[in-house]
Amino acid sequence: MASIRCRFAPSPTGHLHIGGARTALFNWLFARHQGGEFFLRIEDTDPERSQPEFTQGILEGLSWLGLDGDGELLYQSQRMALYRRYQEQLLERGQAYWCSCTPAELEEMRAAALKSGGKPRYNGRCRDRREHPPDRPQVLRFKSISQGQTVVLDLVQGRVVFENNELDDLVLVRGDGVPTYNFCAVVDDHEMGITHIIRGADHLSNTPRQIQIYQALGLEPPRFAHHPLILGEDRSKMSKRHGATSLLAYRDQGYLPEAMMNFLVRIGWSHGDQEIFSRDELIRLFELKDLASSPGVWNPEKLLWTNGYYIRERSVEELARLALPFFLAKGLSAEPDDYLGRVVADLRERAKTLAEFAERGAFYYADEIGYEEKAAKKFLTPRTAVQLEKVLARLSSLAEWTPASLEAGFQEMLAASGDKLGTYAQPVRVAVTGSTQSPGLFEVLATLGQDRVVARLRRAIAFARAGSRA
RNA sequence: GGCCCCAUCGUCUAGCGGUUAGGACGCCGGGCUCUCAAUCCGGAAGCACGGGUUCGAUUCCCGUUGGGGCCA
Repeated sequence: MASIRCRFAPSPTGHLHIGGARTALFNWLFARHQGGEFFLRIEDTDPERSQPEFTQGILEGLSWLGLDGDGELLYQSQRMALYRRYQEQLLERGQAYWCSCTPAELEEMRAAALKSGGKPRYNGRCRDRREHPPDRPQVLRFKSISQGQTVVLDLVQGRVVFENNELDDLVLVRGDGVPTYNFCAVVDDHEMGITHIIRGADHLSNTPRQIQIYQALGLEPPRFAHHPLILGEDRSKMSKRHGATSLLAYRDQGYLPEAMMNFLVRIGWSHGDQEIFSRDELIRLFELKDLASSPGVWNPEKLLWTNGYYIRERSVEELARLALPFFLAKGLSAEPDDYLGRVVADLRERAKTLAEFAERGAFYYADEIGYEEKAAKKFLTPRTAVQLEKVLARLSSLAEWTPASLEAGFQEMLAASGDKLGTYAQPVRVAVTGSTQSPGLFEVLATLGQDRVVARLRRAIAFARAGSRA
């Protein structure tokens, strides 16, 4: 059996969105699993809507996910001569014809068809026309088969039957000479030797037309697999209305590529009860037969959970490197040093995105922390000022500054007074972080270092006392 | 509107004629605990409806309803 070849063919008319990324992922996984090849093709035949920066963004997104392509990147805009050759071939075989009907005439046709209870479709008027008005632009139409049925044997959807009389003579080449999607795709997929076309179910209705074009050219159509779409929370097709749909927007929000890959693949694909898959595991396990046939809804909470899982899987060093830009973006003066490493270690099992490291960790870098209003009101009071004094006294003289020695210092202090840790922990936490929620107190103190802690305790004590006068 | 696809907890899904309908996210309760997490334990939550086929349907077939896609 010949080697499997598949492709991802985005058009650079917008960012790479998560649905497209998932299509690319399925193709890539299928190719890698089968030991086949995966190609990229940029469908940029529409010069008005295609923009090079979108191509860049798409490639950036694919490479962020780690979906490496084989062979060279193809641009449809550079293959016009090829389409013209096939166009001639269809013309010679009598499978296509020029049509000079005007938009007004087409509209009339539709209206008439509708009025007589028929379908609003092209009526084939130019099929046998010899003389074309010379001043009119002409489009090339496909002479579609009107009898019988076209059957798609889909690897996901099963056997799907289309009545040929439902299909009218579609335009292959527009008036300006630009070939249309269905035509280019067929030519390219054949020229590229594509064996399997894995794409969204939104293309299923195009498939019978494409199959007819293959047949008209005397070509064997490839195998098709139409996977279900991703829906927004309102169960309609994902669009900008549903929040971030751009893959790179998720990267920029601090999602990890391995989390994104794991999450994307689990919409519409499963392997028993398993939820977590490494990249290698996916390559080993991915099969088209395990694709679902029903659409899936985008579930941001599960993505967040998945990301948190993979954050906990990463080393502190990697996380520090990945999170640094997010600290800088918040204007925090983080640097790639040991301090950042300790900060990240403190936050690792709490942060669900890289951005959260900077959000939850801002207090590590603040020159002067702000106190949350409720927290200060409850824990920075004249009463707790007394406790903070005791802590300050104990910690000021602490010789060793590690989580363990800090805890020992506290325990000593508690043993002397008979108090419980709980009575000190929150006031101290608010004093040094500004919040009632933070990583473990001893870790926070150890990371901040003695100088910062002493300074913050002093300031908090002053603040707490001032509160009594207010 | 026409054609096509789809239908198991709120969501992602397992199931491929006989199961106490399983897992995951989220939610609720509890353990751990200096807070928040992480983690562990427990809980609520589902086969859209109606006909068939069958000894037996979540599972197979048909229809209805609902959702989605494509075309216009």
